Amino acid sequence: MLNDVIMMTIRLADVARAAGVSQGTASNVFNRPEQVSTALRERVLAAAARLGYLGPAPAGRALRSGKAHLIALVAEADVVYVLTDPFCQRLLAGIGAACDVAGSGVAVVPAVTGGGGRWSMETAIADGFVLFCNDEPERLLALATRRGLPFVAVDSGPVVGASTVRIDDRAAAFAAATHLTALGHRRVAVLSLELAPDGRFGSVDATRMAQARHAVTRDRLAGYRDALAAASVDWPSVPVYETANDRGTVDAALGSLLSNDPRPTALIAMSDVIARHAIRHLAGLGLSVPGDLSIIGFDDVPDPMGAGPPLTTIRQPIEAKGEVAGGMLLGLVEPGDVVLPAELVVRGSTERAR
Amino acid sequence: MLNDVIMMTIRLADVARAAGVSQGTASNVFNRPEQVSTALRERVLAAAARLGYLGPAPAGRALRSGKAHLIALVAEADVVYVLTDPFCQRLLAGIGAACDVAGSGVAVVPAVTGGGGRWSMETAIADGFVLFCNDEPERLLALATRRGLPFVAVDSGPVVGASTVRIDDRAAAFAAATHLTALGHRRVAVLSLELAPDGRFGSVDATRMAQARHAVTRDRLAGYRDALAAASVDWPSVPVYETANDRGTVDAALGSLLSNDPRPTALIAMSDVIARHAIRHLAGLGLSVPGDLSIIGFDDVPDPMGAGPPLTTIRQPIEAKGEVAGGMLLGLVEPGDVVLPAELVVRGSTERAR
DNA sequence: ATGCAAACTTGAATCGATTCATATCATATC
DNA sequence: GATATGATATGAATCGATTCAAGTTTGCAT
Repeated sequence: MLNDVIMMTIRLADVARAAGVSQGTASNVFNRPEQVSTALRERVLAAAARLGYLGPAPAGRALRSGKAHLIALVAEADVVYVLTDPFCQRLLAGIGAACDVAGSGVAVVPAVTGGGGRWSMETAIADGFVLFCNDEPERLLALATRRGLPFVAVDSGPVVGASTVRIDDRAAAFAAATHLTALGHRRVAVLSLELAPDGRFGSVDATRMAQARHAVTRDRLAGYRDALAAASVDWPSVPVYETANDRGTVDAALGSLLSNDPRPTALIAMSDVIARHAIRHLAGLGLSVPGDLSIIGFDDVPDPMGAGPPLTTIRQPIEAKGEVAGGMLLGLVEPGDVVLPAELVVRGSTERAR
Repeated sequence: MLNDVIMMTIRLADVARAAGVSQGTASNVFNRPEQVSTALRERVLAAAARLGYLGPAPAGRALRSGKAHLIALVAEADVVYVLTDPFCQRLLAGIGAACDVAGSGVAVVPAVTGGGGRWSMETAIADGFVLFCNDEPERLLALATRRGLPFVAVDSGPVVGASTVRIDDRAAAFAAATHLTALGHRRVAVLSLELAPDGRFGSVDATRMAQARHAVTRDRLAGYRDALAAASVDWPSVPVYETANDRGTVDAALGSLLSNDPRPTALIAMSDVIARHAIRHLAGLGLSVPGDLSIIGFDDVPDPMGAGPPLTTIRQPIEAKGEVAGGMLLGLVEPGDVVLPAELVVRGSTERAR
C-alpha cells in the first residue's frame, strides 16, 4: 500500500482520510466552504494539494446531485447540420447567452443517433433540452417527454403542457406579402418550405397545402394567403412551389415557375436561403433582382456567400428565441408560450411593380 | 409499498427484480444484448416496459464507465463568444463532423467561469477537450493538464508532449506578403493581431515585436518580414500596428497610419476581420480598395455583413482543423503535431501597384 | 458554574449503473 | 459414462461524490 507504484486517481475519501476529517466535511470544503472553520478548511485543502487531488469528479457529482449544468439544443439532424445552419447557429448563440449568465454550458444533440452512437437525446447528460422543431414537432416532443427532462420547444407552435417560443409567423408573413402588394405586385408566386417530410417537392395544390403539418410553414402560408386575398389577388391561382430549402429544389421550382406566361413580377420566399438560391438562379438566366422580379425572404440571416443584392425580408429575433428558451430551462425566464416580435426589413431586393 | 402513490424513478435494479433476474443480466440486456438469451432478454424488456423504465440513466452510466460521449471546445472566452466568432463556429462544425462519425456530442466550455458558474473546463463532464488557443496557450494547456483528460491544442504552435493542430502560419504569411510584392507594392503596412494580452495597441516597435507570445501572431509576422525582406523592402521601416481584431483598434491604427506621407499602397491584415474593418474605414474616407490601396487578409472567413469587395486572403482549413482535433480525441486520427495546408486565394481586394 | 444557541462535524445512506470472476447448465466429443 | 466446451447468468464490488439528521463543541450571557 505504501509503496504502491500504480498511479491511482485520488478520491475525496482519500483527501478526507489524509486530512483526518470525515468525507462529509471534505465535501463541504469544496461545496460550502463557509460551513467549515478556516483552520479545518485549510487543513483539508493542504491535504488535497499534497495528494494532487483534482477536485470533485464531475461525474460523481452529477450522479449524486442530479445536475449536469449543461443544456442541449436538440434537432432531428446531425451535429454538423446544427453547427452549420445559420439559423441554428444564432439560436445556439442565444442559448449560450442564457447559459453564460447562469454559468451553464451548451451542447448539441441529435434527436437519435444511428449506429453505435451513444450521444442522443436519450443518453445526453443534461439538465434540459431546447427543441428545434423545423418540422412536425410531435416526434421531438415525444422523445423529450419520454426522456423525462425539462424542455422548451422552439417553432413548434403552441403545445399544451409545454413551454414554447416562437414568433407570430402568420402576421409576419402577412406583412411580407402586403409589402409586395403595396408595391403594386399582383402576379406573385410563393416558394415554400416543405409541407410534409415526405420528399415531395414542386407545385402545390390545395389538397397538399391542407396537409401542412409544420406550424411555421402552415402559418406563413396562411399569412401570405390572407394578405394576397386582402389585396384582391386570386389566391387559388397563385403558384406555390415546395422546396427543401436547398439549391436543387429551388432551381427545379423556378425552372417550372418561369415557364408560366405571363411571368410573375414578384417572388415570396419562405426563407432567406430560398430567396438567395432564387436570385442566383435568376442571375444565371440573365434576370435581375429587383429589376425583373422583386423577391422577399424570411428570417434575416446573413448571406454566407456575401453576394447578391441586400435582401428585403422579415427579421425574426433568432438569438432572442434561444435566449428565452434557454432562460426558461435555467429558471431565468418564466415558462410559458412566448411570442416574440418580428419585423419587415425593406432592402434592395424589392421595388415597385411596373 | 404496494400502494405507494409517490412517483419514483425506476432503476435498473427494479427492472431486474421485476423480471426475476440479476442486475448484471438486466444491464447486459441493454448493453450487450447478444450475451443474453432471447427469451430472457424479452422478459427483461417486457418488465422494463411495464414499469416505465426509461433506459439506463446517463449519469450513472457515465460514473461507472468513465465515458461521457461528449467532447468539448474550450476557449478563454464566454460561451457566446465562441458561438458567435466565425472562426470558432467553423472549428466547432469540424469537431461536430468528427463527433457525428464517432457518435459523440459536442459542447462549448469556457476555460474558467466567473461567479457561481459550475460549467468550466474543470467541471465539464466530457471525454476530452479541443483547446482553441487564440492567445498564449500556456494557461489553457496548464488547465487542461490539471484536469487530467485528453486534449488537443489548436493554433498553439508545437507543444511537447501534447497533440496539436495548426497550419504553417509563417509560410502562409510569406505567401500573402509575396503576393503583394509581386504586384509591385513596396510601401506596405501591417495590421497585426495582439502581440501580448496586455491591452496595448497601436504602433509596434522592434522590442514589442520581440515579445509576441502567441504562436500564430509571431509566425505570421515572421512570414511577412521574410517575404518583404526577400523583396528588398526595408522591414524596420514598415509600419506595424497592433489591433484587437475589432473596429475601434483598427480605426485607430488606420487613423495614425494614413497620416504617414507617402501613404502605403498596400495593407497586410493578419485576419479577414481586420481587413474588412480597414476597408470600411477607408471607404468612409473616400478611399477605394483596391483602387487606392490593396488589402490582403488572412483566414478566409465569410463576411457577416456581406458588403465590400471580395477579399484576397489566405484560406486556411478551419473545419479540417476541428475535424482533425476532434478525430484525435475520438481515436479516429493518429495523435501528434498535424500541420494542415493553407493557400493563397486571389480575389478582388488586391491589384498591381501604380 | 450553568444553560443555550450557534457553529461545526460526523457517518451512513444514496445516486444508478457497469464489470468481471465465478457458477451453472446443456450440449458435443471421445 | 466421463469430460471438455461454449453459452448464459449471477452477485458483489465499484465508480466518486452529496446530503442531512444527529452529535459534538464552542462561545456567551447570566
